[in-house]
Amino acid sequence: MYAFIRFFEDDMCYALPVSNVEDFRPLHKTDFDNQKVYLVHRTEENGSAGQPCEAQILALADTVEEFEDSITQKKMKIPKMSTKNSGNSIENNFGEERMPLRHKKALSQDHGRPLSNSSKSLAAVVARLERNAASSCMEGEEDLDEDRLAEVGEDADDEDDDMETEHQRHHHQQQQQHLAVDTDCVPEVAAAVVPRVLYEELVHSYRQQEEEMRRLQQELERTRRQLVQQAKKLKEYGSLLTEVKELRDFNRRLQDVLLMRLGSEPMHDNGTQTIKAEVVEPIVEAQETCREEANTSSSYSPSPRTVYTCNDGKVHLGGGIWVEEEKWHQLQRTQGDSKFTKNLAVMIWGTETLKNRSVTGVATKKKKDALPKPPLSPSKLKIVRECLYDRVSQETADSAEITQRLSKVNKYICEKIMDINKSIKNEERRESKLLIRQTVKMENFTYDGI
DNA sequence: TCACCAAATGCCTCGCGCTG
DNA sequence: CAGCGCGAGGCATTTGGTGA
Repeated sequence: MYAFIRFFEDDMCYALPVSNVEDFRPLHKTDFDNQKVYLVHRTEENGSAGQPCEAQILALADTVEEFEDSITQKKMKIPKMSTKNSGNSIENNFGEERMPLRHKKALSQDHGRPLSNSSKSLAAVVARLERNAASSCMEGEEDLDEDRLAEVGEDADDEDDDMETEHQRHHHQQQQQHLAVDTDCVPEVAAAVVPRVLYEELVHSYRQQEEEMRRLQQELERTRRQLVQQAKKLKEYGSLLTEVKELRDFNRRLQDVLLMRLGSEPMHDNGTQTIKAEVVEPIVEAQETCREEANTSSSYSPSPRTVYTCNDGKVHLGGGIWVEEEKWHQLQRTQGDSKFTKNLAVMIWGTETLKNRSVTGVATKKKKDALPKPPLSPSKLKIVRECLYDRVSQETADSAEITQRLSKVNKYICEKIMDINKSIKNEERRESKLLIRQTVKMENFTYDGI
């Protein structure tokens, strides 16, 4: 007769001959107390040699195969042991019920011989594995039921995500480790040894892990997108900062210009002192210098003006506007505010831009339903005014005259725009006239030919 | 061809007087 | 005193003409 025994010391289950149990002579299969603590020898080696261990008898049978039948038919129930009997709090779990399958395999190979170390370690591995699997939600007396196994996963799903993730990760890691040990112990029988229930559970866990992986990947992707957006915002913020800095600079300069017009001292140091220095510069001398420079174009170098930065053959007028140095020098030599303003406008915007723009963006009142043309950039207009101011202030210190001359900037630019459009219209007229002439010639030729 | 000027048009702002 | 109407002046735009 064989007894299905669970050892308290390591919570391992074995199918052993009843002769291994001390003072135990059962008459029939129910002749045992599952709440009683028996002393059982783990092996038959050397008879009953070795120290007996405290154990619980779960079942009796004539053959080991009967244990397997009991388990597969879900007949065997494993009672919960009270601490008073064993001194340890022992909870039953699936592992205990599945043990016979392992032992059955091992025993069937050895046919009743003492369990080998490898099969023992295999059993230990599976026991640990299944304890982990069941510990999350299983307690007390439970039948071995595959439906219940499925509930393990479902119950776990109901739990908090983080807890679930952590638990599953831990669980899976342990399972993987145990599997590795399992394979190392009995490499040739590893595949055959893994029970179907365990296999399904592992598959289930694997799928859960895959699900978790997908979730983490999605989260990673989301985080990456957020990072990209943050980077974009940072970039925009940087450009805005630059713009604000420029605007501040413009504002300072404008304030100083206005204050100078009112006859006050400029408040700011940067750039404005230069403007003031230019104001007091002798006009005749400046003109003579220009003339001299024009005559000796090869060695032409304009008097340095700190308000305009020269770099790489270009002159910075402010506000990020750069013009070619040579053109700028030519512009300095032009006579009259009107020409100066118009040429400067062409340098800054170009004729292509100017022909489709108006100074302020106001539609003409002469034509009804006239569509307004887009205005010129106010900041660039301001630069034009400042350039003209620099020029005018070299010629006169009379603030009234300066104001009066500066007030014509819009008018000059407007005129330039009209002149450009006039030229385009004239060109179109000439082309159409030419076309008409050619057509007439062709017609005459045709008639003459006929 | 281009710079410059004059005239015309229509909208907007401001000042002034009137009224309740 | 607030609200309203009216006229003057300014401004932007367009067109047409003139002269270098």
